[in-house]
Amino acid sequence: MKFFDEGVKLFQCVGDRDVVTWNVLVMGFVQNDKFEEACNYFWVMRREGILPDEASFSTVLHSSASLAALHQGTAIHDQIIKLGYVKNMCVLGSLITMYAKCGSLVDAYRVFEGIEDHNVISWTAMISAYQLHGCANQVIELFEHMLSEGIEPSHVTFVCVLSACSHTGRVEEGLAHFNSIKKIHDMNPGPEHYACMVDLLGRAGWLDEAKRFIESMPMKPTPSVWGALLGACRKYGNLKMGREVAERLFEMEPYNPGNYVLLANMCTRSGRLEEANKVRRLMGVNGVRKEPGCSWIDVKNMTFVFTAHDRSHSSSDEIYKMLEKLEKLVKKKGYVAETEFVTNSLEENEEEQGLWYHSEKLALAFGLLTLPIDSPIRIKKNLRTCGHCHTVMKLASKIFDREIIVRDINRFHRFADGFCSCGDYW
DNA sequence: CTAGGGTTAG
Repeated sequence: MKFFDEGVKLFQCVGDRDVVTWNVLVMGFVQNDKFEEACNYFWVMRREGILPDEASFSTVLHSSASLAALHQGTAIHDQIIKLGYVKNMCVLGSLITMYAKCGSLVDAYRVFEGIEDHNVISWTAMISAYQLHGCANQVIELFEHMLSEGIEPSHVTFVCVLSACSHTGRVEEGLAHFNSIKKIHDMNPGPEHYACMVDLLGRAGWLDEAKRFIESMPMKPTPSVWGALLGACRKYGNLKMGREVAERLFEMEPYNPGNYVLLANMCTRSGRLEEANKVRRLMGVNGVRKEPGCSWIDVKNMTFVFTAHDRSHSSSDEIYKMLEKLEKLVKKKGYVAETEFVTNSLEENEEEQGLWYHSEKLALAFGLLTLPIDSPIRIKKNLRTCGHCHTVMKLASKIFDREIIVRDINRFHRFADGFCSCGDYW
């Protein structure tokens, strides 16, 4: 936002700031993805003795949700109860989302079931909460429940329902829901619904049908529509279509590193190392840099950050020893590393050994070393989790009999007893 | 001034 800084300056000039003035400031931070600042200013407002209203709470909960800051979100919830805003639908909707995005599905549901008079947003917030946690069956169940209560779904509801179908391979059902958008609910499907359908068909392996679906769109396909198809090409190793699709994406959004990474990895996987290098060079030419992968873990009220091959931590030696131990145990279980797993790595032909030092594994080792035996290991990551890490997390949950929860950029993975809640679809 | 998302310019 061009005028954001001006707005902040203006705020500083206002002598008599009431709650609305503060809300506008905090919302400005949220709209510019500055969630930490948003939260900080909320607390500054509190210290200045201003009582928050419904709007302040909805906004600050949105920030806590985006930061996955459960501790803070819970503190806000306490204040909401104290100040008596527990009937406001915006606040309740934000609470559901906050708990879901902070990893606590049970708390999200507790808020949801306490609501007397649901609207489409509270239903959708809970449906989306299930979707985020990979509970596709509950998504469909709640959606049907919502319809039976006579609530009209929204565009957003359909995004969740179609994604759930996609993640569980329910092609027919997804198509039926998609058609119902127009036929039954008298709405026009938007590009986001087409993106879901392309994903649905593509994941099921129907690449040509997915492409035809795009061609049938009554509007210009957005990058996420093509992105869904590119993901499918990667999954099925269709380099020919993948190239074409990636070309379009490079034109539409030359600054999105994800597309380059996907194509480069597809090339590597089909043994075309030279072409993979070419894609990496193109990325450099276009001035794009991949965001480095990075993982966080909270131990005793402290946040520890790891990057791949990180040796900066004071107990680095123990961490690496722990990883070696993990590697031995995992291999004893018969796991053979598949280097083509390097989904979001850009390293040139990364060797197997390199995979073992991805940031989330370092965080895992640190968690295993420092957290009490009965507490879940909660890790946050800034990118999509890679296939190697995903497999190792599953095995580690079984080997160490630990619950491991990883929140990647898109969703939660809850690993327990050798399985992941995402059902290996992510 | 506020909530749900795979939105977001012909």
